[in-house]
Amino acid sequence: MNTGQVLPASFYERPPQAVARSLLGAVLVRSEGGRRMSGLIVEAEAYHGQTDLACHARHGLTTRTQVMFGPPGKAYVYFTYGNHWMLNAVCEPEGMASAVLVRAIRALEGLEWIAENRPRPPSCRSTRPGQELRGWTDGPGKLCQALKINGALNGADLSDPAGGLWIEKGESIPDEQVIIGPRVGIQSVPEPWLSKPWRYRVNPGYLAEILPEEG
DNA sequence: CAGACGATTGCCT
DNA sequence: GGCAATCGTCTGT
Repeated sequence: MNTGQVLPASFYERPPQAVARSLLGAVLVRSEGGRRMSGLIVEAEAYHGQTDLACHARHGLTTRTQVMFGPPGKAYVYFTYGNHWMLNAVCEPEGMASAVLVRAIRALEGLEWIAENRPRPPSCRSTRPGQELRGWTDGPGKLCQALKINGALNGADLSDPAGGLWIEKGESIPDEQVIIGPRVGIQSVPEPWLSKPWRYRVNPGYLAEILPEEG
């Protein structure tokens, strides 16, 4: 199995904001039965500990959040809205609960396998450069469906390919191509947490430049 | 144990 | 842009 440079657990042993920024351009990889599929991480959000009222850890250690309180570099996968799985990377040393939600990827390898898991929507038929894959894996629930990520992978070691889910070093995204803003989908959370600029994404125009077009 | 709500998505007007 | 789907998690009784 050809693997690039797998990001070590120490990569995640930092504040989630730094990890979220650094994960832009990295490659999320999934393997199963000898097959491999992957995508470039283009959007991520930081959730920072028990004081962050948008973070699941705000209620302390519970059955659901125990992985978040564990060592860094593990996958925190949870189920929500009755339909969707969400993938997070646990950050900071053991005992501190923080994580980075992977919100969107740009499919790279194993496009056929990904399509088996999640058919490409009509919006993918766009002929505009950089828009060919729009709507396919551009959401936290969508990318989990696309890469077959579910509760069975909760707690998986993202620094060990043996677990079937890991992250490799990828493109380096310059600061001027990173769009920073408030997190989404947390509208009932009070200030100042509601407005914390902890959402990071790659400028779509820049993405179209660095990745070969796909038709 | 009942009730509220959610780190979303897809379909409808 | 609005809104229903759908069920696990958490809170309060």
